[in-house]
Amino acid sequence: MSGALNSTSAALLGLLHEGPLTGGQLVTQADQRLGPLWTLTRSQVYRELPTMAGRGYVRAGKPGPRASLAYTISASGKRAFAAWLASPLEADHPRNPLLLRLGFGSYHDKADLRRLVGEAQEQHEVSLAIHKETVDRLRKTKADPYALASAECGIAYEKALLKWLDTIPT
Amino acid sequence: MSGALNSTSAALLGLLHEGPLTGGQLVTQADQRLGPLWTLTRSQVYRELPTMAGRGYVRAGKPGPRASLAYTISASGKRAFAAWLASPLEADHPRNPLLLRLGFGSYHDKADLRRLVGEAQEQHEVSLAIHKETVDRLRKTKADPYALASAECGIAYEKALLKWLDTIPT
DNA sequence: ATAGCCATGTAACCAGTTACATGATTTC
DNA sequence: GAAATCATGTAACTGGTTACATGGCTAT
Repeated sequence: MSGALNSTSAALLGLLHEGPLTGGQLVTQADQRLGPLWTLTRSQVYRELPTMAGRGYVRAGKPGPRASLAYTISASGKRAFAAWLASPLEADHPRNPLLLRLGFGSYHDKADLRRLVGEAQEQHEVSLAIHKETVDRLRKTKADPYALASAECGIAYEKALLKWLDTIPT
Repeated sequence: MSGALNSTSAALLGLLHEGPLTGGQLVTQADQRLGPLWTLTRSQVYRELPTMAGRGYVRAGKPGPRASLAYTISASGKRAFAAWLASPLEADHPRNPLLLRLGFGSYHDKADLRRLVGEAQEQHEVSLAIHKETVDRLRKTKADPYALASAECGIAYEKALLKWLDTIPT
């Protein structure tokens, strides 16, 4: 049974390797550990958990405070996660709203276009700052080198984008 | 009536500014004009068209070859598109499969990790080549400077990513 | 004229988002 | 101990993907 894991399930199983967690805790962990690199909403988490339980990848414990269940990863869950790690990398499909708008650049009037570029600059400056903070924090904590590398990817991406933004003809 | 346009509809209305097109032609045009910057599937197109017709943004002509309809943009469609152009830029949410996997870097064994990075390098080399071709073609055609800028963004992105990939600890 | 192929359109499914209900917890 | 707040979980909806049916075109 069991086709390959989807990314959401894989992320959750990864997080559960360090111990049982409830849905809410998973949301929090995902936000912190995977953060701006891979978003994951509350609803996705709560939808995946029962599904994964059905497949035997996780096992729910006794209900806690507000009907919350702590899920524990099973041996087959660990195997599924390992298989996902070893499976080929999915393609990266950048889908950038700015580029869609820019594709219709000739329909913009100059003022709109400048505003558009300005908005993008602001957005990416903010993201850049966030990634820089993350890198600083991780450097100090001597944390996982891969988390650090991911944050550095964020920086590289934002810097490249900002540099490119300056070249757009207005 | 009419809440704001979603990105798909906006893209289609933009393309229809140059004349009536059928669903199939829209798919082709979107692929070429918006291409790797903003993907758009056949099914999305065919789902949006009747919806937009219902809102009066487009009008269907007489059925052609295989039940195909050519859609024409209406005045209110043009207004909706202009409003979209002037509306604030959506946030960019990069969602990179490589980063998700890398987030669990410590669970990979070294060999898997090298393979992963290698796959990513290949993928991004390919994308880079495609964007370079696009830029060359657009330069020669003296085409729309914004299409050119978009393709250049693709190059900047891919280059930044490749450079970063080289820094990942293996 | 017919067989195979490919473009077109459809439908069912899965992933992601938004908005809501409920019940602990905190604070005054 | 009552009111407000916030975390948790749920449900409905929108957007994106995959897989399929059908009918026109092409080549032999």
